[in-house]
Amino acid sequence: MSDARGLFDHIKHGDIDELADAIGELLQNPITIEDADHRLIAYSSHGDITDQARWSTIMGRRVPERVLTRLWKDGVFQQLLTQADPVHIPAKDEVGLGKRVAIAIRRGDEVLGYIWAQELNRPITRQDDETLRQAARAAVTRLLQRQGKRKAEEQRRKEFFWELLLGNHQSETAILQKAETLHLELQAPYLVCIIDSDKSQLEQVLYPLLMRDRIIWGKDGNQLIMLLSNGPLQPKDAKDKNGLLSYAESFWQEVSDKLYERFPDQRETFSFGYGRPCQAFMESRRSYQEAMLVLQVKRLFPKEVEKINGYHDLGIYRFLLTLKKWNNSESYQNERLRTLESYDRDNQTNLLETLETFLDTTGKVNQTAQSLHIHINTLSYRLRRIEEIMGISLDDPNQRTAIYLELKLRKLI
Amino acid sequence: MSDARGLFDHIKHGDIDELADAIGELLQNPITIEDADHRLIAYSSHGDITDQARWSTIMGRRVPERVLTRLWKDGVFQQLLTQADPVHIPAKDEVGLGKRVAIAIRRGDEVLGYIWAQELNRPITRQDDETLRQAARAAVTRLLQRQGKRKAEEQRRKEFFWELLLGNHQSETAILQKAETLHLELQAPYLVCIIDSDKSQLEQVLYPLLMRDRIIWGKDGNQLIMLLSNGPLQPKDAKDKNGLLSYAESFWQEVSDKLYERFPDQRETFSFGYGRPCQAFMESRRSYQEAMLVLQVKRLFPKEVEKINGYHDLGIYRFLLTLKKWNNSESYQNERLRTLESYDRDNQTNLLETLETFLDTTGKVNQTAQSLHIHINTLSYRLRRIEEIMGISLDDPNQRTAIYLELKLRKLI
DNA sequence: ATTTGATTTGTGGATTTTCACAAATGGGAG
DNA sequence: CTCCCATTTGTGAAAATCCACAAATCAAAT
Repeated sequence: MSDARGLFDHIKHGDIDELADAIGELLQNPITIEDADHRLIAYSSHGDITDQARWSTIMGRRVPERVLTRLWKDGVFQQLLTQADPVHIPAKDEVGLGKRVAIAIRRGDEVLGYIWAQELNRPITRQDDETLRQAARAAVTRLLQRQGKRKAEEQRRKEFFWELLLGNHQSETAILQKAETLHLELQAPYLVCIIDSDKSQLEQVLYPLLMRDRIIWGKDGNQLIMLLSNGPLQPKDAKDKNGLLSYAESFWQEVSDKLYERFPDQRETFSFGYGRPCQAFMESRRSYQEAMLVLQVKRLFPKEVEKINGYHDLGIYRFLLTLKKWNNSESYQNERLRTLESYDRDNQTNLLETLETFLDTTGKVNQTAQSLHIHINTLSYRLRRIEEIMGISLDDPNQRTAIYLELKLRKLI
Repeated sequence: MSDARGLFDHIKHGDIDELADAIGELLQNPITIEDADHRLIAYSSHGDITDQARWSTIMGRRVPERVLTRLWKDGVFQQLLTQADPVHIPAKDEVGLGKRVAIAIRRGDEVLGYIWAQELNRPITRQDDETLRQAARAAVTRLLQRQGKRKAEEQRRKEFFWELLLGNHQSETAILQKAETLHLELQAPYLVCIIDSDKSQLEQVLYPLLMRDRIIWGKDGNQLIMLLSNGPLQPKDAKDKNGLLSYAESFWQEVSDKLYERFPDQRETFSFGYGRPCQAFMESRRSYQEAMLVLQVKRLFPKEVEKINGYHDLGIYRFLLTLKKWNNSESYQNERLRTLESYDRDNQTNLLETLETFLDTTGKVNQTAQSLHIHINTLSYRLRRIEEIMGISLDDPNQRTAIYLELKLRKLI
């Protein structure tokens, strides 16, 4: 096969689309070239009938998510990433993928992209492997160029993303303009959400999800930060915002499932939080900080906010830290709770725990008694004692609310 | 009576006690000299049997409060303040006051003090009036001297008082030393309380109360500010603090009664607030600011904190202003309450009011229904709707508490 | 050892809450 | 006008709460 040397030399200076056409002609089959992120770069244009997967890829300028997921699951990418030779892939009808052959375009250890050859007109055999190897080699320079441009743009995007989150922007129109030049599609309403974990490189696991339309993301240490959008706002009514909130929840559901699949033993080491929805892009700072607060609260009150991901759902935990700081600055301590606590200490009783349980069930004596494993009359006696010792009435909503808050505040150091 | 001129000239340079003795000898009766604040200055020392009022005055170095109150009520002081002649006062046995004659010591319009002559050994007649007039004249210079000293000290006390409240003090011992030099008896535990009104000169009405032992007071505009103490701390247990709190309440009760007596139609124009008890005198700043906060909250939530005077009793209102500020700085609004509000607007319903009433009764459906004049099932239906529309469960103590707080927060502009 | 006082548990009955279901009301859209 | 839908009121039964009173338990003090 020494005559194969220089097979694609004649298009050395041509467009990468010409390369695709040239390979297609040699193999007599439809060709697709993608970059490392599975974005479409070029495709042969013979108008052949093609399969669903290729069609979607060309139309969406990107390989569909379910196809990617499937190929990862089947280990195809693992092969492509580790070997220099073409990989022959059987048809996967469920995802609309016909039989094909793929090869990674690589320089050294780095994978720059892929060439896909669908087996439509004739089978692709071992004899064609060398053709594909040469094609991959011929694509390298062009992908490198492209990657250079992409990397620069990626860098600028990254900077823009952090400007958005840290709120260094001057005006809304300035943001929109800049986004345009960076080919970023900003869509309102949106919100900022964060996935927090002790794993680095988490984005690799979640790649298919992150690559979705309408997600703009970045990372900071072990945190993945995302701008999530539901699609453009229908000017119907405010329900769209709720839609966005439930979209965030279902997104976390998907992420969570994927993570559980990958790390079956440690679902609890991942944490998710998101801020309130925004209309304008100058608000992203707020939403980001809200998401951060959610994560902070989750670290401080793991049990209490276990099922809460959204800032809007934090309830009292939204401002508990603020309150704590203020109390500290005023060196305030609730005298009554202290009294009750020292009573407990002196008399080996559990009145404080009783009180908290009572308040945690919004005053349902039945539930409280059950949860404490005591007789209901014991509870009623204790509640009477608590009222006596603290000198308050548990029927007073003001005192009751205050006590509830201060009980929770006590858990902060 | 021209020979009476110079009656007391021989003791011109003597002690004021000599003057009292000289008058006593002339009138053959016990004499007492007081300053304008009814503090004892001098008394004749013949060891005569005397009445309860004089005995208490000498022992306490000050006229007892109930005697003062009675004399004000009977118009005796009004006479003394307006006329230069002696006033003959019948016995008032209920307050232990025997029959006596009094004259004001005055320079121009200003009253510097009083001379009291009890009618014990012989009646005091109109013939003695000139003696008393001369005695009063003879006392002027001595009282002026005394007043001069007192005024200077009063000024320094005033400064010290505000240093205490504004917290400019370096150390606890420095405070105690300074208090000592100013003849101020600081006693712990104590607290700072404030009477607020739209009346100026309120201290005149409350003079007897303010002149009590253990009250150190000052004024700022229409506010009377007081350091209140229960007496020295018995090192028994923490109950002393509660004692101080209830002392503050009973003090307000007395003040309130007195004010109601004087201004029967406008009890509501007076307001009272006090901070938490202090042990150290460096804490007075805190207690003062707490008292101020109570008054501020009372202006903002007149109904809600109507019966609350103590900072420790404020409940959620203790930090509601802080929260409001924080919410504003975060430009936060509870989306759910807004949703409910706009539902009310669109459908002419009262769900927001229903919700608030429900929370104001700590979730007692009976009371809520009664207070809203609706059927209990109507209430239960509304509550279900509220949960649907807001997307929360009223059984969740976290959400419930948060909503309660934010409902109250809404009332701040 | 006895007493005292605080705490827990038990019993029973009046009252309140909860829930399901049905009927009446009343306003707005077709 | 009727129909539809949200709201209000009514009825009844099961469950939960509240209250008063009594008995049992237990630890600390005398």
